Amino acid sequence: MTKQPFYITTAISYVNAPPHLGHAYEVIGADVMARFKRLDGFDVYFLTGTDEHGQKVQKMAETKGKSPQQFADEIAATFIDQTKYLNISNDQFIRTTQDDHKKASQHAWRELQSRGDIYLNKYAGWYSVRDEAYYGEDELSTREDGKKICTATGTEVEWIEEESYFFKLSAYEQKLLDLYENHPDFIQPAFRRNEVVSFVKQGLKDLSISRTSFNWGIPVPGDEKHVMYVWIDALLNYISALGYPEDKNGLFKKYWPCDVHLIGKDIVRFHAIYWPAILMSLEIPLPKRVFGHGFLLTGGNKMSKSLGNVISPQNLVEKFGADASRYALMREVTFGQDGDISWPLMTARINAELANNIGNLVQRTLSQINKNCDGKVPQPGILEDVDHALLNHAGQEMLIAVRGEFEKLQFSRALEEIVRVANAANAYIDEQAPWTLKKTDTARMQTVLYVLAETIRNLGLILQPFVPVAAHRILDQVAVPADARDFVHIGTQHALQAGAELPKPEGVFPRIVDEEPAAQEKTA
RNA sequence: GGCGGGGUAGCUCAGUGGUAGAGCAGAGGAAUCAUAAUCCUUUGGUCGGGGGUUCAAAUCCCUCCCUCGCUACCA
Repeated sequence: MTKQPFYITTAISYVNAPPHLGHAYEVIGADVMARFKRLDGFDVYFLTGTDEHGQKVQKMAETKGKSPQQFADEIAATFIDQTKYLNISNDQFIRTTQDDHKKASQHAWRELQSRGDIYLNKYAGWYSVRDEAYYGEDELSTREDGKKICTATGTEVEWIEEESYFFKLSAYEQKLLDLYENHPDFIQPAFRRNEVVSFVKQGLKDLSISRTSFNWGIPVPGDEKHVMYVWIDALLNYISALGYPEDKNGLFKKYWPCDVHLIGKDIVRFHAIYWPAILMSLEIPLPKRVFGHGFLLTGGNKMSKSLGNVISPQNLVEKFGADASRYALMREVTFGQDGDISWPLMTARINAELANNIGNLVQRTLSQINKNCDGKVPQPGILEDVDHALLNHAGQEMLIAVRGEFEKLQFSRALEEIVRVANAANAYIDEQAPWTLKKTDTARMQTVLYVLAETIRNLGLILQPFVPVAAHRILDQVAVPADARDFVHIGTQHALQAGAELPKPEGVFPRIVDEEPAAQEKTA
């Protein structure tokens, strides 16, 4: 039986600055999803990468006295590095300065042109030289001296007309509305969909898709004083990475259309309007889903350098390690909504759930097996109702519940289901009190410890997407072979064999102990 | 301004007509296998304000207040 393909992407990160926690959050979310799907029997392709063209990068490079490519190389390296220390399982890391991507983009451009969807015209508007940006009338005000200024930045604006190629976005208005109508799940969460629909209903203007005021970009084929607007170039990464247009390796045929574009809420419009319109023009099937996640906040504020409340991905991993960092971010925030993050909140969550609940469950169970069962998987007797109840909960019940949450990308809910099982197991161990049975009924003690070991095996399996390293250590400790670790092995059909040798147990989720409480208050 | 979300226990949130819920935090107790971890019990809310419909409203209607998002060419 061939596996069903599953293609997931993150947004490609803009290389004007190294990764911040928002980048980490997004790529972790995508990684958790990718790992889950792989373990659940899908043939997964997971893409992330960097977006390297555009005026901002050119400008940043100039201020650093570097060539744009050199600058992009340096920043891209920090994003690639991030995939390592966060333990991200991406299948490819695309960079938009790659040759094949440039060629693919130019090919797409010609295709759009051949369908009559690109035309040359002038882009005109109020431009601030200082801000290097156009502003709409509503963003402007008039100064005492009569000059027009941008209200937000206070800089003077002048009327500028610039030659530009346009994409006939307006032609796709109705098709897009039909898309949202016929595929209500195309944009998620649902409230984002409503925003997009109302935006499109206001009417779409054609999109200016080339620039002449700078040159760090992909040259427009046949008119090289223009470079492609960076978003056109950027969006095309999702297909160029798969080998569009030649598709030499067959990736495009196999994995397109994309199952999930995971992106930030700030770029929903590009992915839910421009991107499908471009694909419609190219006559390429549309992605199945665009999911816009929320932002991480601290104390209700955006993280910013000026507020001094920035938590960097490196800081996070240094303090908690990759596993616990991934857990904290996925658990603490409802995916799709903004969420509050802080050192104390994350520490509390990690200690309460990973260390105290799950970690301690594993430790207390395995150390009893180690001491009282000769270090082997104990031999169960006849199972009682309570035993079946726990095993069912930790088996199919949990898998079905967790899978349901993953379908909705509700990672924090999925973890809630998992923690619930560990909770039930802790209640079970207290109620059954194997340490008492040791003196009164060793056969029953063995049964109880067996049921717990089985529960731990299931927990280890289901935790793999979130905390890959620790989950593997848990599975090692209950001697689960490497080829018995995907989700078909969850449940009683693949239960542990009594008598199997177990290694000496070691803690997998250490408690976070703050040596400097003062450091907490700083960000609390 | 327009459109759309929210406002429920200290915190994060669930709950769309029928006696207010969960997790965490707080309090008390039990246990001692375990990472001083665990388990049980429990305090706590006039469900943003006001008005209305109804036998009955967090839940429906009106109104007001507060808050957040979207309202195109930086990405």
